[in-house]
Amino acid sequence: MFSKACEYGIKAAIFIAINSSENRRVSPKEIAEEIDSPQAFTAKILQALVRHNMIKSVRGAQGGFEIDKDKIATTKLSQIVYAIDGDKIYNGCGLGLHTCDENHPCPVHDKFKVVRDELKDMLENTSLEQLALDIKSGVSFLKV
Amino acid sequence: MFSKACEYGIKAAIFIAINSSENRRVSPKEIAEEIDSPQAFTAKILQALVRHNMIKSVRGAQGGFEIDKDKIATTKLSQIVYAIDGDKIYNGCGLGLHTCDENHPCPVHDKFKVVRDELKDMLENTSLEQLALDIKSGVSFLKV
DNA sequence: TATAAATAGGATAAAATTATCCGAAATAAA
DNA sequence: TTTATTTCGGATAATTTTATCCTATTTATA
Repeated sequence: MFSKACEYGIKAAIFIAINSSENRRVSPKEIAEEIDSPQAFTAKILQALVRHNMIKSVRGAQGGFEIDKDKIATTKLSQIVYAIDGDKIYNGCGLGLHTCDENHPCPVHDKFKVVRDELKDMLENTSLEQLALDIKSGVSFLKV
Repeated sequence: MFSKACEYGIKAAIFIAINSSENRRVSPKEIAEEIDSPQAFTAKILQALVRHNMIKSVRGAQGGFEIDKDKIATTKLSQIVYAIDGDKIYNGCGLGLHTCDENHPCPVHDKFKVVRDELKDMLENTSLEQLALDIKSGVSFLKV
């Protein structure tokens, strides 16, 4: 469904959110350990999130990644997915047609649309904050 | 969402169904043209569908691919997807955790489950016949 | 100011997916 | 029985995705 890059990006963002809510910056090393991902690859994805203004990075000693506290509540999964995978998850045709819309639908256009709209809805209505809270309270997990 | 292989497989199966309903066998060449896919790659995917008993192939002169008429109605998209992509679309964790279930859920487990169940439902309840009829009547399209 | 600690980013490698090519095997028809 | 046709299947290649490595740059602090 999502690319590996996207999976790592989402989990990393949640972990950063958890730590920023407690005023702690985290390094790619720590992040990769906590979300069980390849460190250098994860660092690259973090760079993309920084470029898209989802998170902030601070270089140099005592540096690391953090996220503004107000952004923890307002940032939605959809934004992270978009920053990493682009909009293909929304806009691509389920069967790969170049043009696929109401006027020229692929065989599964209508049925597919229902599922995708639900996915879109889910991503647009799920904030980092919600996900971070569940991890903090031990309800959900970032690895294993 | 689906792999290219799966997209080609679904479209090829629909095209074969259309033609088999009119007692015509079709070649990989014809199929690839009609669904706008790479021919040799498509042929490989067709082989997989043959091995999984979704379609039949007849070698030699006047040979080609066909599908039993009764199978056109009973074959569901889910079977084609499973034959090509396996069950990862159903069973994989949305964030790539090795273990992700009610007892040890990833951060999006519940929300993701809703979407995936809907996808599963859609695939399990859509037959080749329905899709082929829409193509025949010009309501939907296999390429462009 | 020098040093150590961090992220940034380019180059490269590995793995998976997508795609092509070609000879072998099977089959219908001449 | 020979020939032409057609799928099968292995080898290989191209592309994309995933992953690693190394150096440059930035920054806190001693």
